[in-house]
Amino acid sequence: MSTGSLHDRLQRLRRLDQLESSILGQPSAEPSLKARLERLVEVATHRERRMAPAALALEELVQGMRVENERGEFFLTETDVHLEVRHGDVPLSRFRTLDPGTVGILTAEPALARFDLSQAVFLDTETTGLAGGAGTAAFLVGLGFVEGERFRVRQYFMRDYHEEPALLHALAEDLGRFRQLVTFNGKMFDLPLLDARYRLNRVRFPLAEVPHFDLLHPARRLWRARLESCRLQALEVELLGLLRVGDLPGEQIPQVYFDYVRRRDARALARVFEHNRQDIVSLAALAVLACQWVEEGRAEDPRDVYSLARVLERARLYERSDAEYRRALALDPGPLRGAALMRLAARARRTGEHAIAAALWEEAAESGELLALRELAVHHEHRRREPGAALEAVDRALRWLEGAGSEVPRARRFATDFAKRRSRLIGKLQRGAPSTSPRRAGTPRAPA
DNA sequence: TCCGACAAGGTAGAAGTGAT
DNA sequence: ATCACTTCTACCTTGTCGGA
Repeated sequence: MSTGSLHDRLQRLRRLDQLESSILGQPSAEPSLKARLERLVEVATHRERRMAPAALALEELVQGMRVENERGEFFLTETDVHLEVRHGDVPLSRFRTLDPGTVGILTAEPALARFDLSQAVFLDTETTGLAGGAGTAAFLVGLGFVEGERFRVRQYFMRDYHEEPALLHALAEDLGRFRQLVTFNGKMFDLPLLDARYRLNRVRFPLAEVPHFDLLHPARRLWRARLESCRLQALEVELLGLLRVGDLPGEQIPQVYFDYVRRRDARALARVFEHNRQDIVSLAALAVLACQWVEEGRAEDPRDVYSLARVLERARLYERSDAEYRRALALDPGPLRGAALMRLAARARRTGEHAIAAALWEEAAESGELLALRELAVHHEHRRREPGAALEAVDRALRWLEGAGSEVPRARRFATDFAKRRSRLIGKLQRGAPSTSPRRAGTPRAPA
């Protein structure tokens, strides 16, 4: 045995003495090393068990009840808030005074032309994953709806996989009361998933024919220009001014459920119920807010005003969209200035207001819109019959392209287009001035 | 008469984004 | 991994007009 290993052994014995002092109160007199170690492990394990809180049952943490039906049983919980309580700055009582046509404007879907949020059901599911397909189940389904003067959130929960048939059965009965549905990305996520679960349980999917307002896409149209993200919780922070404390990140939810099924400890699961409840209330508040933006023109940031104008234009509300584009311009929309001018000019051209369109293209060209110079060239050559003015616009574009170089997207294509236009115009000018009067507005083809 | 250019619409592909 | 929907871009279609 070397001096080194003796030294090591002494060190370990000293360390054992220290451990015994801290765990047992004093070093042991027991001569057997093995016995001393076993005693230490026993005491430490016992202490750990005593200090760790016992698993808490679901019923202790979430107010709810066991529900039984012909398919088995599941867990149901309900909470509610008064409609006058503001979520962020939005009172849910506003549901009742919204115009039923507003959702139709937000979505530009004729099927949603009459949509009453106060009669709709708001739905959000928590699932065992993101993958979809037969392997992913919705273990928690939350519904939100107006009942009297309150907004009620009802949550259907399966405590284990065998409770799914009972959950789906009760859920179908409840959903049958509603003629309209609101979700956030439900078209892509919640509905296909629930549809698959009903299919696997050989039950007709209760939401197959229900008019469905998926807020994700209108939200992107309204707010994407200003906000970096249009995830539900980003909208919650930016638009409702709410910040969740102690919220469970979505990606942890499946694991929390798997742990609950295995260990019956509901401590983390209670946070999933709260997460789901907040998602539903926020969804309702954001749906109201989106409608308010359309009805009241609430947008203030010029980027939002521009986005609102686009939503209105998409819904063919041209007078209002023109007014919002002009309001955006007055507020200085920065990089969106050129785009707003181009949109206004395109409208003016379609309504035959060619002088107004030309003035807008001129402004847009000054804001760096290369396409505005192309439109100006067309306008002067074909509408005004002034090839000289057209050539001027083309030369401006070519000079600009030369200066900006490859920074301009599609620079080569533009350069080719302008060069072709230029040689044609020079030919025209060499052959002499045009013979006829300016062209009338063409007869537009009837829409298909 | 033929062809190029345009208006206004349609279609298709690519890339990005949300949901757990 | 999934995919409905978005914007952007390119290209196609139909009809009209004017110049060669």
